[in-house]
Amino acid sequence: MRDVSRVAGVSTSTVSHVVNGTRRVSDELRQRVLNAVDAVQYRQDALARAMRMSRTNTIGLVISDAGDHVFADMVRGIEHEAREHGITPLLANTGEELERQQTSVRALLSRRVDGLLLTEVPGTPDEFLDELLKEIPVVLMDRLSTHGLDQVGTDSTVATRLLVEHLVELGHRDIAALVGDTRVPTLREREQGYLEALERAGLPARGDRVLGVDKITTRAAARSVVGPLFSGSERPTAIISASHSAGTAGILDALRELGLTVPEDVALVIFDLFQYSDLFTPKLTGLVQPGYRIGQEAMRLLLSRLEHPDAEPQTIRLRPTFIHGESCGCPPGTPAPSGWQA
Amino acid sequence: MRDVSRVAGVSTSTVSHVVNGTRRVSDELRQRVLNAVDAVQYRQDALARAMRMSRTNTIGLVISDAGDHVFADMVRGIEHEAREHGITPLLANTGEELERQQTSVRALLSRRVDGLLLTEVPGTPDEFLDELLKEIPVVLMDRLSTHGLDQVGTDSTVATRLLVEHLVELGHRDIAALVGDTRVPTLREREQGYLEALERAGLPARGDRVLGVDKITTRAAARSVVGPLFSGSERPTAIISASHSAGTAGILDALRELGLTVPEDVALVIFDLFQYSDLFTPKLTGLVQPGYRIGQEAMRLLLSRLEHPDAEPQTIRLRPTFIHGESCGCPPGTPAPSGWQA
DNA sequence: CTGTTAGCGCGTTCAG
DNA sequence: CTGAACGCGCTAACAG
Repeated sequence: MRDVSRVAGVSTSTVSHVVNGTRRVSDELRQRVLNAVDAVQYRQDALARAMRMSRTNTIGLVISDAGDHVFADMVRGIEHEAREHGITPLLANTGEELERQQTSVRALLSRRVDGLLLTEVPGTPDEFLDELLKEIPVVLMDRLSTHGLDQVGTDSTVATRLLVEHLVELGHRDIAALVGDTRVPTLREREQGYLEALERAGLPARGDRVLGVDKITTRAAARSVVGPLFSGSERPTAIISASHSAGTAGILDALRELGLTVPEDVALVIFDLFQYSDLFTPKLTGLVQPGYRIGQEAMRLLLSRLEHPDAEPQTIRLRPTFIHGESCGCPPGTPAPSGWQA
Repeated sequence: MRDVSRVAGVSTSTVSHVVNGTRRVSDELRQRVLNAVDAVQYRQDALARAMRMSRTNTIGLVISDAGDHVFADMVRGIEHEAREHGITPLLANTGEELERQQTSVRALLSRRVDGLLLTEVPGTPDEFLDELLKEIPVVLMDRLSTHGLDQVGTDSTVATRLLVEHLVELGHRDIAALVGDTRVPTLREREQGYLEALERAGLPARGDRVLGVDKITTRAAARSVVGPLFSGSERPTAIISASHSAGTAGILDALRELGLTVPEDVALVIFDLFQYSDLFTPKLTGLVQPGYRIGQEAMRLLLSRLEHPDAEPQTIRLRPTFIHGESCGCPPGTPAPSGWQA
């Protein structure tokens, strides 16, 4: 910057004002400065600027698993929205570990990010978030809290209910659910949606039909818990995979192992469909989560929070997309059931 | 920091030295300082530190599509390795657009990242990288250059050759290849591997068997180019999907549409297998790319480059993993062919 | 073993 | 409309 000021024969102050357009500068001087900027290949130093402005134009992005397709989509949405506003995301992956979440957040605070986009690790104590909010604006993604704060996620309860009701309409009376780790809010919501659907249909909620109150995070674990349920004589006629894609894989493993075919022997619907699920035989029926839009909206929420620190906190719920395959038992090309228009 | 020094009754210099362990401090003073740090909830300011040290402990991570599963894995590997060294990645997604690459890199330089991990957008002019290297250490990932610089990617040529040779061993004489956008170095290498395999087998290399010298980046595009090739009377008996997962999906679409079954009518092997490809019917045969390790090694390379700026540039080639399904025509459970031991 | 001081590169008063 | 001087929080060099 000093170089620029020397070449242009002005003070650094003028250079600053020209570059940022922050006060009127005579046309002649401005031109001289701009030429000098070009000549010297000058580029603002974001560090010095951040220091002086006490605003870094960075945000912390804390997710639990950058490998999961939903999170990957979220990251894309966030990055896009951030870049349009000159904001750079600093990335931290917790791998679902509390300790890594702790150290990552600490590191990000130390780097003075302007805000935090966070997907909490299951089992995070409430105080963690409370303390955090005192220091810095936070927007929760995917896994939502019951506290009043900015957050955006999938409308899981209703979506799951509609999905199960589709099975009910097809005549199923004994429907199992793989829900996974219910410490994760999203998964708890899905379990609730499942239960609501049964209740509305006047069907009994049998505890042995709900799989995975324990941690089920791997494909093998899902398989080992689904197998026994379907090997008995009185087996469910349908199942909803309400955890994550690994869970779905485990279900398919278990059914294949037992020689049960989908949908003839067991109907299957899936909350978290993965890519190319229409290439399966049979095509899978289920929901695609709005990962990209979750990321986008979360970033927007954070930006407006930065501008209006005292605005009312918002919770945004996004609807997933229904993909009608054949694993539910419907013939190919059947349109989406009612309730999925919006 | 001044607060700490006042509470502890020492100079800021001493505080600094205690916190960083950068020179001997008497036990008593150290204790006083540490207590004060706790009392004041002091946390180092990474910005001021970076300014003074002219080292930010951040790196720029520039990838083309955070949604692709290989890149997502790479990001995981990078983040893990970075965090272990107290380094935070700043994320930029180019979406395969030259302009976004340009502005993203500029922004990262402005933030004074210590180094850059880069996957170049197809069609990037050579000078871009040349200019960049003058300013900052760069490690290329996945898409490698022929210039001598630090880079890590998949050993595509050999891997593709072995894959095609597997088809040859199974008796195929007319093998097609979907290669996609050959401006991408990786894809050009795969094409080369395909051609080498044909040559070694003494088979003719027919131009009409190589699909996608033009840009083929979508599922629909792949399908529309594969269809015609297999609808003629003299159709290939096998095909290798050598572009990306969308290409594979397009191939499957096209074959399905024509009523051709895999592997009876057409054998299929895939360079870039996606998740759960063993749940397909038939199970898909092909390679899983070492995304996580690519990221990890790239980060390591960058770190050692930062320590030894004048060391010899390294190129690291990682072997993909062979997954033996049934889409190649082999019966279930056939072990990997020779050449895949390492 | 410890304290004092200068300056990293900027943006912003304040005085001209 | 312009320029000189200050300080953001920290560390390195030097002085004690």
